[in-house]
Amino acid sequence: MFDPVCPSDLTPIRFGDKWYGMIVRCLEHGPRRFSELRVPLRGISAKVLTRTLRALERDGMVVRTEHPGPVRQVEYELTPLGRSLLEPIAAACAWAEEHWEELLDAREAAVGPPR
Amino acid sequence: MFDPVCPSDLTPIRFGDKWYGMIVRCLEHGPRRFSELRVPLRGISAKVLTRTLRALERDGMVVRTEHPGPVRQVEYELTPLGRSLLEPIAAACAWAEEHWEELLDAREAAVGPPR
DNA sequence: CTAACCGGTATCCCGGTGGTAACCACGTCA
DNA sequence: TGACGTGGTTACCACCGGGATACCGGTTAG
Repeated sequence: MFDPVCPSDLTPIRFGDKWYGMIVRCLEHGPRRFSELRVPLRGISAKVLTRTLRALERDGMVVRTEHPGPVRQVEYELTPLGRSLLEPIAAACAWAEEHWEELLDAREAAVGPPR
Repeated sequence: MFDPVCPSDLTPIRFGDKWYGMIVRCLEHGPRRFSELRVPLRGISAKVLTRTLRALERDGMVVRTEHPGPVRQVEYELTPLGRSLLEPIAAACAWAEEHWEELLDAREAAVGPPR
């Protein structure tokens, strides 16, 4: 259990870095361009976005398509594998929607009172 | 979307640090003692385990009970809130069991070939 | 000509995460 | 009188994730 060489080590519950899962969500409804991704992902830097997209590509989650033409246009799209990630992500989002207030309450209660 | 002050920022898909979710899983089947947790969590250091348990406590996921008696005994147990985390964690684990080989294949294919 | 947009890359720097090791109080056992 | 187990704490350190900033080649708009 939780052996370093065990798949379960991949799961509870971090997929990739801070933005990995968010980018997958942003691609849920079809391909997006580089600069289109920067809008919903407020505050992400170009460097980190590039790095994370490369990681998603390497992991087979996303395909990168450079459309030929006078003006540069690059699109990122989910693969079936990437699309399959939407399911656990949705579960995590559902949890957060339902419970994050409890969590914040607990945190708030934890800082104030004595101990 | 993905506003820093938005709950969705909490979710896709990182809960806490590297061990946060794993510890929750370890507590799934009832309370566990400090040293009992170190067994399944191969390689976790006492420092990190302590720190993560404190975080879980602060977040209302876990309660810490120090049982009085001659020999020191401390137990950690999931709260209902902590127990609710099992659901998205299970979804993530199910995903990993089903797809991690695809992911590893993609990674392997990504390192070798030209680019 | 100049400015702006696209899709990045390069560099610096800071803080957090996580590992190692030493140490600790307390109690038990040989 | 030690050695050992339990449940930690502390100091030190390396790595890396991520933010800020500057820059880049190519293209297009004013």
